[in-house]
Amino acid sequence: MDAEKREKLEGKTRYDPTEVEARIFSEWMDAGYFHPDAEGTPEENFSVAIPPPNVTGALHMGHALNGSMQDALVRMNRMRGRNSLWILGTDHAGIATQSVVEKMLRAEGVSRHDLGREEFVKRVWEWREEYGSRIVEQYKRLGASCDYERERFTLDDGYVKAVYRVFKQLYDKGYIYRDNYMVNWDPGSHSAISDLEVENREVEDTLYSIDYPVEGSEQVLTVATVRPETMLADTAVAVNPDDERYGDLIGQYCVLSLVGRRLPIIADEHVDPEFGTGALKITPGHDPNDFEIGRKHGLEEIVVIGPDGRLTDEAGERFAGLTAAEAQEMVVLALREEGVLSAEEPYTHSVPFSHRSGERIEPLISLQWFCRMDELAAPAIEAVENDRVRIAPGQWKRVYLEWMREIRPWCISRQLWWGHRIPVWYCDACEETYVAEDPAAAPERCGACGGELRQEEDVLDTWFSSAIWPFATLGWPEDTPELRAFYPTSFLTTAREILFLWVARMIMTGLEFAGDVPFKDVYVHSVIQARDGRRMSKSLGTGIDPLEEIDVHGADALRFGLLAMSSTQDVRYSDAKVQQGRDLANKLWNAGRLILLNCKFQQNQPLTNARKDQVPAAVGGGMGVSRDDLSLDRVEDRWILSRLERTIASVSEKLDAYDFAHAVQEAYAFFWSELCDWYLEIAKPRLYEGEAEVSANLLWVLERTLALLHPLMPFVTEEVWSYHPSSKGHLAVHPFPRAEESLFDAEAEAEVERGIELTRRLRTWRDLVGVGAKTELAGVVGNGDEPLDFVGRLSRFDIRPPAPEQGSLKPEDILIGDHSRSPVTVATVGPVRIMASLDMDTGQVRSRLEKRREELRSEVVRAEGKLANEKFVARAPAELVEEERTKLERYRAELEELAE
RNA sequence: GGGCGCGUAGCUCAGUGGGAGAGCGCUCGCUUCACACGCGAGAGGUCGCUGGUUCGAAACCAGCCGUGCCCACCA
Repeated sequence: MDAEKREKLEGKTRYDPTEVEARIFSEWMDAGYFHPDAEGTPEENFSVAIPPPNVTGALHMGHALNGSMQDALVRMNRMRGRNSLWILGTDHAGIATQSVVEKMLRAEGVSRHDLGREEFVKRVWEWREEYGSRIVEQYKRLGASCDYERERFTLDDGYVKAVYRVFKQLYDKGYIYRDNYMVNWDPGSHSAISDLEVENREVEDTLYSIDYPVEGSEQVLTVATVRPETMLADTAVAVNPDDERYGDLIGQYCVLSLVGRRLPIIADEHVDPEFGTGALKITPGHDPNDFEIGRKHGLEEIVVIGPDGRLTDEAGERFAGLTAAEAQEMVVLALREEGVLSAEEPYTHSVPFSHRSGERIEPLISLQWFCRMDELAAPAIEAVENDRVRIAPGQWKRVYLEWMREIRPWCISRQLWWGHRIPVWYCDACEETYVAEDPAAAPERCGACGGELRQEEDVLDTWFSSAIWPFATLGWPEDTPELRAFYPTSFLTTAREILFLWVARMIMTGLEFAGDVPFKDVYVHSVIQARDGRRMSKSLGTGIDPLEEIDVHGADALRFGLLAMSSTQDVRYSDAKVQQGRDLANKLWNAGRLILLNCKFQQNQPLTNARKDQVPAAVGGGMGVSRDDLSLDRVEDRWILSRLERTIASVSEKLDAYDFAHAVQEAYAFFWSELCDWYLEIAKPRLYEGEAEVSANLLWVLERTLALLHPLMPFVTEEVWSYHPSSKGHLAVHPFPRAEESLFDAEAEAEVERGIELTRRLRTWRDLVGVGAKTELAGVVGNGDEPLDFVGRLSRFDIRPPAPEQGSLKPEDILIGDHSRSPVTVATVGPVRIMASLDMDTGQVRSRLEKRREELRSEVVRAEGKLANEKFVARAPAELVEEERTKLERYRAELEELAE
């Protein structure tokens, strides 16, 4: 290590992520590690498509968690030498982006209609140029190793081409069609939205009961409704066919007050006789159920509420022009006057709201484009049933399948300007319709009559383009090298709320257009809730900004924290876990300093080069510590090497199984407790003496630990690695460790663990009798019972066998140190007899001994009870019974020793 | 209405048939030559409740209570 580096390492006792992260990230970028060549096959390669964030978006905790998981896997596989691609891009996010720009324009006092479509779309593009890459920059702060050189956007030329192709093919197959149908109309965004963009909220409304007089009789039919204003569009009243109360009325008519329309009384099993009066007013124009019933019975579809949310002329001049809410008031007033309002009661029920604008959905019949899903769904169901696409955790597989089996047509048109304008042209003269399959080949004049063509005004649902993300980003429909090398992708992590909206549709389009499933594994990650358990949401003010967390604690800390939190599907944000990550980064830095500033390996001994063949060409053949350089003479060395290799095996296994939470916790426990708390403390004297063997071992352990942790905490591990003598290139492309099973050593593990346990007990004893660590106490062991030599040092006990010259004496007779005027054993801890010392508080000693005796007595009682149970002895496994007997003997023996 | 989770230490969470764990917080002691974002020690839990299965249950089964989410066309 050169002097400058040494000085840096010596001087900084605290790891400072802000100083390190930007520098390291640009080193990775400059080296081009994240931009793989399009070579090899999808089976050999590793690829992931990022769930494309909205261009309007800012990085939130969901992105940060999702990104931490994807990056961990991409980095691990890249280090394993696989050609790894993390596909990056952004989504044009139709409604969201259009709203943002419209809001901006409104501040200038301009509406989009003032500008006109073309100019407005131009303004959106300008907005996107200026602000659209913000979230991509934020992914860099997280350390995400995406291919930033291949960044895609759903409105890129190539992408638009893919969208046209898909539309055309689905149209030609007859899956895409245009129809007058009931849609979820969002008065906020003035557009239809799909079922999946609707959320139901509990709302308290008033349930009105209205009497409809039956024609030619004194009888009335009472119906209940929360939306009396829609009665203006009623075209029937329905009762259950089996409802005896109304059997004779079926086929008759009642009269709609206010309008005077005759309404047929029809029978439909949808009507629940138990609810209200058992009679249901049917409004096919403004209620999805009524719409279905209306179509079934061939009822007239009257529309009284327009796309602007106001009553239309159809509603009659009393109501035309009013908003729905105003109309409701007027209608109620009028009904009350007529005396037909027989009841009003508060009523809580769930009501659809737009996920986009937050406004209450107005179900409307309108002319929209739809995509029939049954045919597309069938193979996508099969692919998941037979695990060609695996969905984890398992419960989501069933959720997916159930939804897919019930799938309904998808309304794909949106009344917006920002997005993929539907590639359909109409000829008004001869009513021909044209569909373009390529933006470059848009028709100009009608082929039949030569007339002017008019392009469809609507754009496609944003999710229509997201649905083809994994292959459209790789250049489909062209047969590109990227497509050949990276499709299908390897896996996908996603939030559960877009399982249907996005994941299911990708599987369907992948099978239909790209000839294969889009990914082999889907992992549905946790939802991170706010600290208090509420949802993280901007409107509630419960969001926590990942970038602020990165500013304060560093990206590695946030990544560690999020992964550690993610053990279950719903999890509260835990500052403590992020701090744990920050502390871990600091500890890595400092353990690195201890090892790297003190090891003498290089000076003393030439390195072998056995590892050279594992090092990818990009790194250059590195000289490093190899397996052959390790020293296995000492049991503590065999112990830490064994523990390291087992940790490597277990952590990699967990990462491969997407069990990030347990992977990070296990890596943490190994590094902090076993390596730092024990091994480094045990090894320090040898390290300070400059012993070559321990230096080689430590360099090996450090290298492999850093590499193992790199996918989880890329920055700090890369930084520490840069000081490692074996470091010839970046850790980002260093071989990921594979467990070296020849180093597993169960015996060494057991022996050292016994030593650790004994050390702990001695320390506890010392603490409890009030002797500080500065005072060395004396312990005597019988010949052959000597514990491992670190036990005495780390517990500050002078442990020795009875001196030979005092062979005839009992241990009690040995004089120890200056502190002992009273050479007697005061306690036995394992094999160690602790000698009395004046530093000991005799009262404490006595109470400590009594406490121990108490523990032992209760253990003896427990074990005796168990062994007295004949059924236990007879039916429990023999080794368990034997173990219980051994314990009992041990407890009894110790109790004997401690007897007063 | 249907489905899926969750309920373990003060807090956030591990633990899925054989003596209750981690991190944080708390108490005590340490400026021990990597780290006070540190080191050592400790206190703290009838594992939601009630039954059942078992020699043995935090774990498996049933019911209940509490809590969160998803899906669903009862006005």
